[in-house]
Amino acid sequence: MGGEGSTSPAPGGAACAVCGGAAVVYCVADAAALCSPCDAAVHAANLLASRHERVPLSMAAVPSASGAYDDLFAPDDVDAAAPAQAQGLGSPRNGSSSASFTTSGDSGAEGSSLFDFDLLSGVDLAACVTDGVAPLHHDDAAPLWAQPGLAVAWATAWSPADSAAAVVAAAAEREARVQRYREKRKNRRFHKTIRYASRKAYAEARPRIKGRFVKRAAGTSSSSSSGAGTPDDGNDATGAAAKFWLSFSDDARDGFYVDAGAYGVVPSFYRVRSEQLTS
DNA sequence: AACTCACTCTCAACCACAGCTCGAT
DNA sequence: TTATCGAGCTGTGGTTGAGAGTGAG
Repeated sequence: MGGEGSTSPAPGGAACAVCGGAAVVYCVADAAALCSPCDAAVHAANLLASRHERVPLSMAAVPSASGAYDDLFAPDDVDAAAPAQAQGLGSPRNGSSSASFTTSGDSGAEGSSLFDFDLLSGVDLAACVTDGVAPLHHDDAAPLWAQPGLAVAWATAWSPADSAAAVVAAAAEREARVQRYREKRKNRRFHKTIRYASRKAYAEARPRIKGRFVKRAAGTSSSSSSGAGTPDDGNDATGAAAKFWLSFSDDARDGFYVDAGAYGVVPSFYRVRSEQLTS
């Protein structure tokens, strides 16, 4: 969705995707800029279309110009199914009615989480273009940002100058957050890291039954009383408890059988290593 | 188209205990 | 300030079962 920026509203003069006139709003779901009449016409087609989230064009242009939009909707961030939408299932020109447009869906989920378009629901979009930055007033009521349910930060000490600065600062902060996120994702490591080799060695050498660790035998002849080999476990389980394969490498040739009764003794190479360290 | 069944795949939980951490003395 | 002690916590791997996903009928 606008990942290539082809449909991103250009600051100060985007063309309406329908009539080619001066666009005033940007429909996120349609990935298209629209003029006021076309916006009304397209989004009045049905209930679904009417719920499309739209943002004042100049407001959407701020993050777009900063590159934050490109980060939020970068091609590598969208699902495999998204490219069809990202390429624009069609502007209203393609003959399909607005009913064929889908909401942002999967590809827009991430964007929605980062940019809460719900805050703009019910905005008189036609009145949002007066200053090119943000809507000054909603009819004759208090400033939009001061209305209940909107962010407190917006509601306090609002002024056009402050608003513009706040938008720019927010865009920069967002871009920084996205950058940190992408860096962290790039450095993500999925392979397991062993912090304590000794614990690994002990875990590998520890007797198990059905994959679970079992208490080591108190004595060489009491392995069955420790729960490591109940009569119901069958011969294989008892055998596994009585004798288990001890291997310290992936190569089975390096392994050797150890009597479970003797388990608990530090492997010989460990003793040797320990003696080397202490001497 | 909707539903059921069989099969495959993924992943968290389980277990014992050596070794580490940290506060108390 | 340093050393010692003890309680509590952490991390380790193989197996299993639950749940999700998928394709055929």
